[in-house]
Amino acid sequence: MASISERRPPVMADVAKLAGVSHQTVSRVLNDHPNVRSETRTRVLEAIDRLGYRRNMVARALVTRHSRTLGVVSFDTTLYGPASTVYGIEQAARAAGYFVSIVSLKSIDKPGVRDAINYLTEQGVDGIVVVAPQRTAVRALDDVRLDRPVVAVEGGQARGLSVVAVDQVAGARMATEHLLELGHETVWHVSGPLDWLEAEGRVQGWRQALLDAGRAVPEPLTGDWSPRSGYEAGKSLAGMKDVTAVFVANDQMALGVLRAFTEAGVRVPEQVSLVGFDDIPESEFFSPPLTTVRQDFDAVGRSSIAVLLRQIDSEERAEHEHVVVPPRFVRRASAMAPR
Amino acid sequence: MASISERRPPVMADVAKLAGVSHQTVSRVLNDHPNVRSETRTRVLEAIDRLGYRRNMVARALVTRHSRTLGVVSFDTTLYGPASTVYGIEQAARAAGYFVSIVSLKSIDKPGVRDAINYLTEQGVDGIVVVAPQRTAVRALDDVRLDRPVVAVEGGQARGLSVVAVDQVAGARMATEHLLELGHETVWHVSGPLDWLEAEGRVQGWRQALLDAGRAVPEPLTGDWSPRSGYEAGKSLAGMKDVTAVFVANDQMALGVLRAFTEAGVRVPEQVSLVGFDDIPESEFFSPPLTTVRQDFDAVGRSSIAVLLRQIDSEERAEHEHVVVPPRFVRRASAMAPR
DNA sequence: GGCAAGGCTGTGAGCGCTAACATACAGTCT
DNA sequence: AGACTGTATGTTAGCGCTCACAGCCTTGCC
Repeated sequence: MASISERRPPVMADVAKLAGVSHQTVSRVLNDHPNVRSETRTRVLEAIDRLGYRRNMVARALVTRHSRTLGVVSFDTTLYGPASTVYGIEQAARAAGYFVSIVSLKSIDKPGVRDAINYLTEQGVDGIVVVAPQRTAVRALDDVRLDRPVVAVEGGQARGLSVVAVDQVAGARMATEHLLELGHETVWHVSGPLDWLEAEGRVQGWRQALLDAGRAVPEPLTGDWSPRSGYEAGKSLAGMKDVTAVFVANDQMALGVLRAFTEAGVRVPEQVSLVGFDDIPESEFFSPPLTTVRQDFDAVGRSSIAVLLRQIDSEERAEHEHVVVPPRFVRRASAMAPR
Repeated sequence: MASISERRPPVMADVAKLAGVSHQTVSRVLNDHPNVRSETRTRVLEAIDRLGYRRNMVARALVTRHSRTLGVVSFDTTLYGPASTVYGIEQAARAAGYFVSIVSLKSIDKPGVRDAINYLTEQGVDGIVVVAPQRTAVRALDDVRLDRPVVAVEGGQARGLSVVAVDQVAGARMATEHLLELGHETVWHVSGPLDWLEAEGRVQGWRQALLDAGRAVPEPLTGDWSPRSGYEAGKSLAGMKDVTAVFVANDQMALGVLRAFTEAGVRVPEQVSLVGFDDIPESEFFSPPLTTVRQDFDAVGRSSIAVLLRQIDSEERAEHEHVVVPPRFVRRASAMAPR
């Protein structure tokens, strides 16, 4: 009666005994090995079902040396961008039969990134995606020993690593050029925190578009992505008389700017045109609906997993890949020709 | 020279040899066992450092039978609520020395939930948090064999499971009563999808507040949490003459309602007062800033991990706990007394 | 009839770690 | 001095699985 009080979950040997085969045959059934008689197979399957057997993936991982789990290191997954990216990564990974272990850092500093990667490595993940939007995060990767494939998302050129990123420069260009084409003399800019590569890319695209058109380049204002920081920037902007067009580095800040303008009695788009970045679900319902630049986070997630898996599957360190995901301009009602 | 071409990562035995001790002593050092001479300890530590040794947690998990990893099953982590909850869970878990493996479902159906839990179980997680905001998700838990501790977040009463949830009813009450106190005759409601427990709770709180005050209970409109669905509801509402106050079940829909009102020339709050739910970062910068009910997702995350760990640590199935997190009313400018 | 070829199944070893026990040596007590 | 404590170490046996190989049976072919 010992076996009854034993509440230990069944193992392969238990299934084998019940089915009257060896544990190895059970293993073969589980792994879809071809050389198993179909009668044997059903017998084993029945035994598995009867016992409620579940394979111990930990033991399996120990011998196969891979866990079919991918690690993700990210930063503040409360923000729309990171959250969407991580979601895209997770979906793509699962579609490929992988699971995802996530470490979401509060702030991106070297020790944080190092610890996260070390932890994931210890856990035996087969590869790691680092969502590294900040310069610091990229540099942190230099100091970490990377035993296994790593791809950086939004990471910029990092020490010969594979990188998947949205073309921020092109997106900012689109936004700025749209405003210029509408007839604005120049375009002001509210940027994100400058240690973010995305912020930098957008500043760069904005500046280039202005320079290419031979326009004056106003001093950009700097925010921190939050609506509040956009609001502060908007208050400054509202006080200036020659501002007719503003490109804001993300939609949340654009909302803040919008609010500040509304409070100051500046009408958008009649007096000032506004273009954002990201296309968050809310943007379409701002007043006025926000013209913006959409980032395809799904595509970013899919690409990063594709690159990572390619790297995992090729024994020898594969070529480092560089995937650029194009942004898409979304025209709505917050930008129009100046009066 | 074989050892040079051997690119196999070092194992405990390698460290042991280099330090001139047994692998067991290395293990003791790694596990902070007290009975190790400090001289020996430093020798081992040095060897670890020199070899770049990293403990294989998979092997460790195989023998200790726990992985220090927690599973999280969630639904569309792109939404602010789930994203924030998962973030809170992840932070709390890591603070407790646990890591988090996430499965983010596209849609919550029984097979999805079952597979997710089975997968996580196979992976050897020590416990699972299910963010189960939908009725379906809760019922799915009934059909799944649960070998290990599970806590449901936002889950309602589920088959003697531990549950952590924000008090939706109380929150909706606050919102409705505020509107009533301002002098509105009654309050209309735009609800979330009714198979969501949160939506149901908010309907219930709203209705109770109305009933308690002896007011008419208008037929609620139903949305799907998205700004667009709020916009549609808002268009209907804008066409009705006796609407002076609306409680919208989340802030995103409230934005849609706001947009519809603006388009229809209905002024908020002068003609119609609006109260939302969630307090997303954007709400403060809507025009007008949105009066809403704040959910403390951090607290939800912390509580669920606390409950889960308590369950894991107590050998015998512990009492099922029921934690209720109170919401907080946030008064801003979208609600005022009727003219 | 003999023998190779192939399908199906079983046996043994070992992945890298920890738990339990065994051992060695110090110091303490009677 | 001998027995006894306690500390510091080593030895052995698995955890549950897969891999490599060995074995047996069938089948086909000369």
